[in-house]
Amino acid sequence: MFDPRNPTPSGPTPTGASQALRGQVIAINSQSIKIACSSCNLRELCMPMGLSKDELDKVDTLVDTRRKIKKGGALFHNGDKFTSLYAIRTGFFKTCVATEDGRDQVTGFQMAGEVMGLDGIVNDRHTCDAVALEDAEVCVLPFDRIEELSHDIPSMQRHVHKIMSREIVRENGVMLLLGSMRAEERLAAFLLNLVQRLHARGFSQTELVLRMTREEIGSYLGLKLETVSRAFSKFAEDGLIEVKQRHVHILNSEALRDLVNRPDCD
Amino acid sequence: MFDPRNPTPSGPTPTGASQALRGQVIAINSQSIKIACSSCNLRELCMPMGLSKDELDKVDTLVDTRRKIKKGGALFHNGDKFTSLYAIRTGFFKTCVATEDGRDQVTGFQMAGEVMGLDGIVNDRHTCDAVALEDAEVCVLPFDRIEELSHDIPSMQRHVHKIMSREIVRENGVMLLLGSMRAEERLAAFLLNLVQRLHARGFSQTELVLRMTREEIGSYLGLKLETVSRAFSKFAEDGLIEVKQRHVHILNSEALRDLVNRPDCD
DNA sequence: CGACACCTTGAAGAGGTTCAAGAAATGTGG
DNA sequence: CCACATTTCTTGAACCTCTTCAAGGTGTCG
Repeated sequence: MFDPRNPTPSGPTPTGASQALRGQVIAINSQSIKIACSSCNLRELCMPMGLSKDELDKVDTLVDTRRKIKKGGALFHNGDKFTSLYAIRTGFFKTCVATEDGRDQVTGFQMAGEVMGLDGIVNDRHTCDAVALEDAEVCVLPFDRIEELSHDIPSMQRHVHKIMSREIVRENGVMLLLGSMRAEERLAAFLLNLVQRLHARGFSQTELVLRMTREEIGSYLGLKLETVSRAFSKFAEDGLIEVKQRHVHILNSEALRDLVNRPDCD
Repeated sequence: MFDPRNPTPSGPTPTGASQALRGQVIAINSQSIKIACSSCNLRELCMPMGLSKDELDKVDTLVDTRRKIKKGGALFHNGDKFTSLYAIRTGFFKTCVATEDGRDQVTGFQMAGEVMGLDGIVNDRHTCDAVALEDAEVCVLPFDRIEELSHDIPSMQRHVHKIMSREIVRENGVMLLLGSMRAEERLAAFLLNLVQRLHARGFSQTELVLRMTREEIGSYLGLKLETVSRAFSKFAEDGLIEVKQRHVHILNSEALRDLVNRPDCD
């Protein structure tokens, strides 16, 4: 009933817009060969579009290293010197910030094609931890190289601005969620967001495998793990989803959407 | 006891680092003359530092218009076409996002020297409203001009990146607040943040005048206005602050800090 | 001066947390 | 491959914080 391999490309049926992503999957995953950005299957997510041949060649010099992170390992920690941004090739991350007294807050979950490390630019130090929730690989993008390329390629400059702006807008959305939604609305919004992003990467619109614990979901949503668990059970009871541990099958995404937008009606 | 004019430059005694800001105040406020960025008293907040004479001249071409916004008026709305960033010269703003069903969430309060509009870059449309909480004036920074200048002046490029990164880090902090703090901790953190930013602009470390309603504070902090009011009363009762409507006098900022960092102790 | 917006405070109620126990999955070492 | 330890998840019951509803007070502006 559930496919446990998501979000590897062998997961639920790729659909729609991202058919193009499928072709090269096997070649890329089979080895840790150097893949040029220009031929990377994630380039639509990381890179600006409509580059000339010349510009593509320049962009291909951007990534000179990859880094593999084991499940549970950190890509960077709060306080680490900032040198690079990181584009996720495979795997799944969380980012979290902490108070002095030890409480911490998951600020986001990142998947393939997304960029991490933007927090480090302002003070040359990272202000959050980035932790792999499954074995992962990232492209290391030295930030001074990014700035050089931004200088040479206008669409690259624009692209960098857009990535940062997108993160600001995303965080605005999380603030809205944390500041004004009930527990079940939050979870519904979270599931819809996850499945939408997975769908954009060629996965099912209705099935997903969570890579994080209830506690991590709770931290992200400003709830306790028990509350998250109860909300899952409630959704299942109401026939909106099927849940079995981390495997979620969305049966009625329309109802989930209604929950987010019209909280009063039950 | 309270000085109601804060945060105009005639408010509580300017101190410390920002003595330099005082000199030109009168000349600038007296008229709506064109002031070059290079001689603006807020340049340390908006502009990169260490520019050459040549670069300063270029930067001075960036701002070709100013805009005055009346109290209650909007600088831009959700859905508006994005063209420019805005640097606040005088006044005080809030930014807010809304759900489809009409609930809204204040995502930030902005004061002189801070930049608004970054949300619009990613989709060429603004995704929030920016509303003046008092009569205000902003410098209009056309974004294509910013990108040109970023191309010509490396430290400008870096500066733009830092401003966006700072906003991302700020929002991370708000997520931490919304996701893991109690009502009183949130209000304490809010007050400390406000007073710290005002202090950086030459105002008192202990006195401030709120420009927003309890409801707006509540929206920002994910609380109802009654809860905010009660928390103010509690602080006053405990001798941490004096409150009279929007005038706040901080009596024991150490205790406020402790509240934020060690929530259990009362 | 009167209308309106804003703020305070009380009392009742709801939603989420906390504490606790047990079940289900996962990982480890023999 | 199985037994055992550990982590993760679920569920119940009591509790607590914040919200909701309501009323009255204070300040502001035309």
